[in-house]
Amino acid sequence: MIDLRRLRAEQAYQTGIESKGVSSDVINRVLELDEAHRSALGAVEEMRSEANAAAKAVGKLKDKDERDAKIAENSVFKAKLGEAEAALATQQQELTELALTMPNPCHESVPLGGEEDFRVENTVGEQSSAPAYDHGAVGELLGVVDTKRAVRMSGSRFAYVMGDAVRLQMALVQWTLAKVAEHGFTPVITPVLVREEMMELAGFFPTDRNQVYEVAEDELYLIGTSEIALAGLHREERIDATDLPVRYAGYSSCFRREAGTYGKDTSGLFRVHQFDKVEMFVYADPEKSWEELELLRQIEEEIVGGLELPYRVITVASGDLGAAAAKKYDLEVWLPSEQRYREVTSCSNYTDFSARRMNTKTKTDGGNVLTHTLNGTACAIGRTLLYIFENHQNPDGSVRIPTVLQPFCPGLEVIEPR
RNA sequence: GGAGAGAUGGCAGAGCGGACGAUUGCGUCGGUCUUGAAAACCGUUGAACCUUUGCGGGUUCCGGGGGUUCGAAUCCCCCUCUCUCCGCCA
Repeated sequence: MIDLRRLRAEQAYQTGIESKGVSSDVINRVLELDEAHRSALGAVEEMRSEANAAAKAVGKLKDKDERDAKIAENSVFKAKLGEAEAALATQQQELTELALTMPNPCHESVPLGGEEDFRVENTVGEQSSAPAYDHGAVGELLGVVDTKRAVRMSGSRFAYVMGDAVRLQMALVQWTLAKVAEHGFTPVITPVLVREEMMELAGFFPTDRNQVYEVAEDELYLIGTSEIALAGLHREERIDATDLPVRYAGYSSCFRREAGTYGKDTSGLFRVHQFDKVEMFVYADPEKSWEELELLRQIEEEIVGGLELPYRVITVASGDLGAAAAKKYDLEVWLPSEQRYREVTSCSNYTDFSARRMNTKTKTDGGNVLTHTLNGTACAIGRTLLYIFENHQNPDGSVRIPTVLQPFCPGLEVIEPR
């Protein structure tokens, strides 16, 4: 939800929304509705004030006739008030509905344009040539990823992860949690089933409803990311400014229907319905959220770089940002089999957009202000596994375990073909 | 799955048609006292929105929605949620 006061007062705020592809006509319509609503609100409040005073007066009248006369008079006025209130409610609803479609304005540093107009921030590591086995084939060769039998069990886009890959996964999780702990993140295991209300408040419903698994009988929904559960953690709360930033690292399984992706990334672990992820979530002082975004990016680079994966960082262009993000970095790892960079993690600053819906505020000396929220992937486990499978693959198909992970899986240095 | 209880300000907990934005306690903040602190005592303390240069003024909010009434925290209806007991269970 955007800030209507800022919309009417700050040109830059409007410009930031237009950069995301909203026409100025729509914005002007919002401003018109807002103007009309506020003036009607003033009128109604004045009438209420009169009605309140009149009702109080009745209580003070002792004389029965006087009392009855006053009551009759009040009921006439009350009918008029009722009409005015109904009109106001309609107007309010129209305004809110349109305002809800407005995206969070993008930050001035975001490049303008669509999907192809990202800005490359930096590139690290070598773009190696295609390996002997792509990530799907190598999983099979090593006997650590079984998608064929998973189909029989659960359908396409599911996988059995087995053997040394499980040890590798656990090592990845442990190392990632240790890494983010260095930066003050508290690990959290979140619920994976949440109420519909949380999906709405977190901004996933109604837009992404078809991407979410529903447990119909209990009206619960499987989360696609622990961001949902972490965003709701301090709902309706007031956090003291001196306690900020509050940093969480959520570890959970994530569930996505991947509707509309038929035929894309069908092999291996790249795009599956269920995967595990460590997700960073920060509640930040509004004054300092941009520093936090840089911290998230730094951590993500430390993690991907620490795993010795070649990557680049891009700033996503305005038109390709979701509704909530004011700015977003994507980390893309070189996928040798496809000879291109593909997304592994990302981080965004939602500024106050999500907090407004969640009603999460910060107590400051100057009163309560909306908290800023940010999120970023620390490690998408499945996807990271496959980048390791390709980038650390030897000519015979065996896969070297990144050095930093070896202390977390003692004795496992290479996964050999079976 | 069965039975019952409840939802009020930061927390606890009164109020059960007009003097209630709400008694009281704790907590908060300020003061007196003290070398300092504690204790004690005195005072202070909800939020959102509209309006105003400011002082201020107004509206709304007692889980949510609807209803009765001139007037609702209080009466009626619906919904949601929470807790307790029994049963089952990693």
